[in-house]
Amino acid sequence: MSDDTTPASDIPPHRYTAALAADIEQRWQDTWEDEHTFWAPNPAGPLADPDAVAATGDKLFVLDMFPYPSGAGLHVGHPLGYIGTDVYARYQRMQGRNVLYTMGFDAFGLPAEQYAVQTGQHPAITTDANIANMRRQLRRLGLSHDPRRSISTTDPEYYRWTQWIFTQIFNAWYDPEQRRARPISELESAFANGSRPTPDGRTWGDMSGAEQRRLLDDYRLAYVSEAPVNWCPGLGTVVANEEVTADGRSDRGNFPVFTRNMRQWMMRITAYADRLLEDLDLLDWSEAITTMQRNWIGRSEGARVDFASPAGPITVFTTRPDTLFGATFMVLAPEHPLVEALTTPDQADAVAEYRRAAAAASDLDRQDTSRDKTGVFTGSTATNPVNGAQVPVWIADYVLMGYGTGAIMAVPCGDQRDFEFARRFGLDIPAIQRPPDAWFADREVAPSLDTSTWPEAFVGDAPYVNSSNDSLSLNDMTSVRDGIATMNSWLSANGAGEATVNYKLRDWLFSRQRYWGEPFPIVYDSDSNPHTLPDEMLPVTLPETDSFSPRTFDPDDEFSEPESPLDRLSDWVEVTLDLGDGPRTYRRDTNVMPQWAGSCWYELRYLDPTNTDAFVDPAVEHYWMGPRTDIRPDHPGGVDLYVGGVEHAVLHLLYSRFWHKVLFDLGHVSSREPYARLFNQGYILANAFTDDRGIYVDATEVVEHDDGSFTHNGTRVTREWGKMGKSLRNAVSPDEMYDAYGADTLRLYEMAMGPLDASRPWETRDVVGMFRFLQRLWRTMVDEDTGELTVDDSTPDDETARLLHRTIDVVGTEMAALRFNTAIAKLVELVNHVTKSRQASGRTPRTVAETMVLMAAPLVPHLAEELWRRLGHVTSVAYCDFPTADPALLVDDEVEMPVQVNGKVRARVMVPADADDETIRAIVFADDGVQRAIDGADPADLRKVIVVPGRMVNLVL
RNA sequence: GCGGGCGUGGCGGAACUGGCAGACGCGCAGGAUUUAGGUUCCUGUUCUACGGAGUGUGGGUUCGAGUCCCACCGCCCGCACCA
Repeated sequence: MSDDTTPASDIPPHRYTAALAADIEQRWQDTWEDEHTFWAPNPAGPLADPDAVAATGDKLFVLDMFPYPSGAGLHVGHPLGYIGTDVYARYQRMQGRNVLYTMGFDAFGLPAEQYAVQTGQHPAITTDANIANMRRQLRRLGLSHDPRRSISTTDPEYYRWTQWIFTQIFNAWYDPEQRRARPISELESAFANGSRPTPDGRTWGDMSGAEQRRLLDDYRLAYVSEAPVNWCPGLGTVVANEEVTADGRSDRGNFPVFTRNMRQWMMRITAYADRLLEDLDLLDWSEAITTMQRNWIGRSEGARVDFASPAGPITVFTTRPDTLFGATFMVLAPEHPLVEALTTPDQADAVAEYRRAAAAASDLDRQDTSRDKTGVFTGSTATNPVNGAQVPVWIADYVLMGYGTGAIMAVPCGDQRDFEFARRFGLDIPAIQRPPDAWFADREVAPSLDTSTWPEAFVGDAPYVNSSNDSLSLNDMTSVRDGIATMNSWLSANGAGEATVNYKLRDWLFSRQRYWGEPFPIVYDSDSNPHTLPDEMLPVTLPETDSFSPRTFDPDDEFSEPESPLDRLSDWVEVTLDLGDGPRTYRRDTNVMPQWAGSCWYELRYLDPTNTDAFVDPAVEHYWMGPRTDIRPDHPGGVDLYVGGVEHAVLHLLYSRFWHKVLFDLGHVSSREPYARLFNQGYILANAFTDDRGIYVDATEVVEHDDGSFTHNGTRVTREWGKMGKSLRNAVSPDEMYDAYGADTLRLYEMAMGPLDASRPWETRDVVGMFRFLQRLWRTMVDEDTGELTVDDSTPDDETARLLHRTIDVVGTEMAALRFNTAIAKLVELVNHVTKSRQASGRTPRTVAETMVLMAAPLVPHLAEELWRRLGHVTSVAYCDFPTADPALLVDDEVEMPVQVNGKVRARVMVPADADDETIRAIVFADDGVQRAIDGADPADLRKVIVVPGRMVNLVL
């Protein structure tokens, strides 16, 4: 690392050094704060300044993903996206736009609590300290945030509204006819006035109050249910499906997760599955993220079919009801509730043993698709509804309880998994489709309906065979689509099933048995009915306590019971309230919300952070986030640019979209989607080094040798590669960079090292390149010895003027497209040119100097402000117009054209920019170099002459 | 297995709709300043048996391919017995 702390007498006193940078940067940061430079005016509400709004152009809402304030502080990888959004926000302000740009903290949740437990400090204290440290580090970076809008999810003034939104969701139901959420009171009225029948047909008035309550509760978008949930003893809490990794462990802490039935809060996100899926088409998001959301929602069309059995109907979900005639057995998941009733005495031992083995096997083992199919016969049969056939019912672990109904009809000729299972256990495989000859040819088998010759199941369009009963025939139909449609209508006509849509997405488990989260705005009456608290009783503040640690268990103790820290606070739990029928005793809900709750709507609070009457003023929301139908007719509204990592592809982005849609349905926001455009930034990676024990050593202490080997304290270490962070001991803190070079250099380096969406390796030794560039830029207008300004009012020479305007043209385009790396490259070229061209006179034309400062301002705002001030301006550079290129200077009078001979460049000629084909040919053939390259051949003898005006000429011999 | 992305100097990376491959930066080499080191500045820097060759490999389309098409190899990401 460069070391500028050495007091060297030969460094000119006014050189742009780290010390000077620190002075400039901190001065301007103070000025911005004192002068409210980055306050963005609102059209209404507490931050209203309508005149200022009217004075600006288009609005623009630029958002970074909500950070968690880590106790470890920032490393240089964290601010990559923040710098990108800051440069963009600053560029757009210089285009005259009213830019909303701020930063808050997602401070509730497990990591904050775990950190508190480790340090023994109350999470409120550590969280505040962490936020303060992060604010300091971010401020030092010079981000142009509106400080008034910074919020933390842990502020009671913030989570008051998180709780309020919960009450909105609780007091709403989803109307499938209108495809939207509606207040639960409207459902109650509909039941009461008979316009909507109750499920069991009784009139509303005939139901007891408790029954009415329970019925309504069944419709709420937030509801309590006794259902299988993911219990994580190691964390002492339940977690959501989205927080469980593919190998059945917790996303946080990597503890085993067990499926258990428990009473928990759920959010009915499944009601929104179709809209969450459809509206992805309206979003300017990467294909990768929308695909992940589509996969997670996992919509598939098919049918539910009932098979009668001794234990009652077994319902299966199938995407291929057309193959029902080929269903020769059934398979249930080992955990299926009907297994016990279906198992005959002589199969009891085998079934019990299989279920025990399946339960013991890890999810990872069960997901290994390469192993052979296993399973056990229950001893019972079920009735295939299309032909009355008695089909054996098996259990096997290739059927998952968590998908569909946990039971399948097996069609061995048409499904590869069922095919393998049937082969393994010697079950019948009747053909119900006649595969095309080509299918057999590809598999080098003679066409036959005898499936014993088939190497695998057939999937696709082909004529049906053996597929008829008295009232239905699919035989001779040739398309699966027709087959499905015909079968579906037969199924519903005969009461055997119906067409349906299945989703992989399931309702969102919303409660956590932890301390550090938003308390539920819910109390229970003496009959254990939940009641939401009225608005005036919010927030329900998190009670003070020293025992904030959750009760955790042996991570493998599946049968432990969750115990929320709030359960212990009986003074808080028991409460006397008047909820409209006189003071009564209630019990508070002792769960807290998951970390995702606070980040589900924070972007809305940024809009109107101090509003005490509403979570956001509707006019303010409409201004910043309303649909931009001027851009496209079906624009969904939302944040104009949202920048963050891919790790939130399903969790945060799905939950947040869901809440936003509920708020939209209930009329609280005008935007259908929270984030119109999403940009995924890459990560900063760094070398990490392990010793021969495999332990990571401090990367800053590792020495590289000429032969490419690395040592740490003299012993050889191995180079690895990974995300920058504490665990790999390869983190570089921004503070180190501020000390060595200053914030502007750090900003510039991070933007210059590659495209924003690419992950790239951090190289501390490369940072100096951008530092030198800023020194050169400084030197083009400040004398290093005297500090005096070295600009004059001369006119730039033609070459400089043209380069200047070409640079303006490209830099503007690149910044607008978030391609800061190429914008920087162009600026470097310009500064290098100016550095050379001014050496003779020692002066830089003022117009050139000012234009360079304006172009650099979004990237290196402190240095730009300083130079702008020294150039004699008294207002901030932040709201100056970004330079525009003079079109006349973008076209040259003469251009150099390469002349290729057979595709290889052999010569170059200068031609007038507007020369036509004939002129160019004449110039080309008159050129000595060309003559030599074509060996004096007669132009008329050439096979071909291709002239692309302004580009190149190709001569084909 | 399915889906998506990516392979360019010693390194990070440029190259718009097919049209001068290697912009810009690091590193390296030489030079200037300096007692010296460091800093800063200047010049050069894809390889080369100096004919040429060259964007993971092999083929194709084209006057012309890093860019388009086909096959393969390698790496990364997501999903994964989803019925």
